[in-house]
Amino acid sequence: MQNDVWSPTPVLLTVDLVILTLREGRLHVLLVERGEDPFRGMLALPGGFLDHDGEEILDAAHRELSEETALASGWVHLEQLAVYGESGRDPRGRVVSVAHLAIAPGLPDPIAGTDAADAAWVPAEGVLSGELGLAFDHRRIAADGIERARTKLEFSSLATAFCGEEFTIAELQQVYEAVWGTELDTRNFYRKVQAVKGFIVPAGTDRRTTGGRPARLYRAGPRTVLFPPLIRPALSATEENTRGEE
Amino acid sequence: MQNDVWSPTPVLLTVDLVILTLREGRLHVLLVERGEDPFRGMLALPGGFLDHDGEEILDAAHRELSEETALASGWVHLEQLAVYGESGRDPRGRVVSVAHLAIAPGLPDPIAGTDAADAAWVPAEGVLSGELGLAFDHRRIAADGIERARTKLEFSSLATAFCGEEFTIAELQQVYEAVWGTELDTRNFYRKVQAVKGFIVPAGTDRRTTGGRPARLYRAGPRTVLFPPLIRPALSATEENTRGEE
DNA sequence: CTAATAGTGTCTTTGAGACAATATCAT
DNA sequence: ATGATATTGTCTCAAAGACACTATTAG
Repeated sequence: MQNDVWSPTPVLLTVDLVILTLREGRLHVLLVERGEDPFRGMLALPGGFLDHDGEEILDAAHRELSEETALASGWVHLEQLAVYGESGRDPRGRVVSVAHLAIAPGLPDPIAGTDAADAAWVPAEGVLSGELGLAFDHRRIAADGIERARTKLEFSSLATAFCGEEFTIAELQQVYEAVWGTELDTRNFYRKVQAVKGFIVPAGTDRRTTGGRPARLYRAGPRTVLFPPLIRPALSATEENTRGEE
Repeated sequence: MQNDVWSPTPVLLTVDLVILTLREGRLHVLLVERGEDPFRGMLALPGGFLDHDGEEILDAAHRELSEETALASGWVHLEQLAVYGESGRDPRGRVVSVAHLAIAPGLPDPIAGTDAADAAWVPAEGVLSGELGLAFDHRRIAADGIERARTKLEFSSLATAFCGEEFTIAELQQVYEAVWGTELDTRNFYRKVQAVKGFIVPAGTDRRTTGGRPARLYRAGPRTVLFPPLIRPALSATEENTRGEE
């Protein structure tokens, strides 16, 4: 392909972030209000072009993440999600976006990034339902990111990324319930979570009181792959074809 | 980010393909011998730059696929795998590759593509073990593609993409065994596969004889998501942390 | 004591894995 | 019948889901 007179078409690369966290027991996505054209004033995922020449994609994602959340990157889970490159997705021309998924524990209120007039945590359901208009194809990207998080909760220890360093089992359950949008039986959840070796390990015993018996604290264990997995209930039974991106 | 004098860095986009098929009961990957520099003469995944201006990424993947396999694209499963963009991965400069995973039923011997001096099916284990040197970071891409296929076999109906339109349960089992690299109990496999509603549906009854009782034929059913899933045995028990890309 | 939250136990059903037996073809 | 392959059963154990109970704190 790369022979003679013909030469390949360059494209512009952006990095977009689906940053998820839990606030008041509900799943939230970080959105920014665009301060520039196109889509000025509209809500969008945080992101931007690759910076200086030769910036690595993952570095750019980390940079955008800290610009927007002002958080120690080391504490945030960050992974590549997918590429969105359909021509027409960006009015400026051929702009290809490498979307990333970031998971963070209850974050402070966001700070306005360089690019964004304003930034805010928005409930995930509002994004999924489409009642909020998002710039570009960002609604689809957000939906893909949320779906990825839902699936990874089942088989990986991703849920602990939503928690602080130490957490109770009840808090962990809240993560599952919020991300999956279901209710889980507390008793069964206790049993299952503890049955997965290496998922969570005890960390100290008691903690700040909440009026009842103090909970035990745990922290993320060495295992990143859960076995047995924690299957989400919805699709087990009634649900027909859900899940699956492709 | 995209303000004032500063302007974003363009990159070159390529599409690379991990094309998998079954040959003689073993998993194979399609590799080409590069006819151009860099890495001239070395083995690599089929792929190339985006073609004419504004070619869609997915279209480019389809194009490369049919150039290399000469197969009706409609019959081949094709999905995006991941993006590989580390600077230094391509000596020509900043070249970002969107890797794709393709699954096809037993394919005819490959034809040489435009770009490739030669093309051949290579056993997957040879690629994974590293005994074959691959150009660029293609060994890692191939490994990621194979791992993706292994995982998707568990929860999706992807396995049927390795088979022809009609297939026997024994053939389907061969797919699982080859891709997972394990042996499965025929009796249990029968039971489990048939228990998944909508996975496979009966198609005709008998078939070409093989010396014993003729097998029933099936074709892919409407379900793309398997429930219950077909968990691969290895990681259930002894295996420690395997699986999981991130 | 009561209220409140944390954690354990039991029972039933479903699916996984090991393994035996039967069915249907060609010869 | 024999050899070969396909298909159906059976039995045991692990894990899911429903649900009742005990434990430990604050007041």
